[in-house]
Amino acid sequence: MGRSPCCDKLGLKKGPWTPEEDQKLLAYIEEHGHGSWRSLPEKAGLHRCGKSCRLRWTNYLRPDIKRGKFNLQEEQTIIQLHALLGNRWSAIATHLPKRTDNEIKNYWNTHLKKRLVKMGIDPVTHKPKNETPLGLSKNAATLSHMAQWESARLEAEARLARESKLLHYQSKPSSYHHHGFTYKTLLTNWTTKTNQDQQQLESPTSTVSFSDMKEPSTGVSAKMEFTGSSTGLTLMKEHENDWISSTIFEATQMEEGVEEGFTGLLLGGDTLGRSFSADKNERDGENSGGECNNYFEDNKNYLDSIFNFVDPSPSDSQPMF
DNA sequence: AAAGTGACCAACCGCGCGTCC
DNA sequence: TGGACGCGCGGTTGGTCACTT
Repeated sequence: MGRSPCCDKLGLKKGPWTPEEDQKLLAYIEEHGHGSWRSLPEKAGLHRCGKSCRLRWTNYLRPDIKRGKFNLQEEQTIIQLHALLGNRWSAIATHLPKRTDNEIKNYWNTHLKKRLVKMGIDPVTHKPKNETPLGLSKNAATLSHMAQWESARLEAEARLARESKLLHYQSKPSSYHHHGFTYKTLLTNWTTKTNQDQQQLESPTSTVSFSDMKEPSTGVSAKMEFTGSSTGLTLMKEHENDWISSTIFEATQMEEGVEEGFTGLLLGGDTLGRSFSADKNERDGENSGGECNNYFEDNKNYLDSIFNFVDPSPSDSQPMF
């Protein structure tokens, strides 16, 4: 399948945009909308390819773009989401209103990545570059990384939960679909605690319980519980009155300081205290599913990634156990 | 003052995916 | 069914500016 040339066409301008070109593009889009990007340049009187116009609009001219320095909150969000999502800039950008993926990517590459490197952390894996810090065994180092990853994930999770208006209870039942399974929530219990909240050290903990999980080909129903903390991640499934536990990872040998919020560490110990919890009575009520229904809808990709982590072979649609 | 260097960031490039015909 | 097309994404490039030598 041949790809049609875009900017290679003769006579099409490349490089920096002039104020006149910006004005033409702005005026056209304000009046007609962008419509088809390919046909836009000719209609707008621009000697540019559609792709160049789209880029200029989405990254620079769009009226809902916030420019200028990133604040601490934005930095923290980027770091947390990068730990969670990797280089998925567009996904990260959806959680930073008015910032473009390009801007976030640039900011990461020029500022945040360097900060990680300075701290001796691999900016790609968020893993300490030295495989065996402080003389820990390789296994312990790996577990330490996992704990850091999970800690960052939990922080992001708490934030996402808040942003997803998790507290806005709704009466409709919640369900989540993944690899042919349907998960319905029975109970949710999201709590994230930081050292700042409490004098004594306490691992962040996050638990979600699912019920009415049904495997479509066999019709087998089961309950499932997914528990995460900074020291481990466990998946439990109830099948024919037996609870099957599956430890995704477990960290028993913790490097000192690992339980500190990962992003707090990165931001020089300025971890923002955050906690989220829902009242248990309300959680256990009939409408308990609704509170995380929004969460599921808003964070489907995130949940997909978790379940892919649990069950990394989507193609064969086999039961998890 | 000129050359060298590094930081920053707008813009480009190539690829993958979804849709249309 | 598969080629053409349109679009979005992530990686990379290159121009500009500030600072240093």
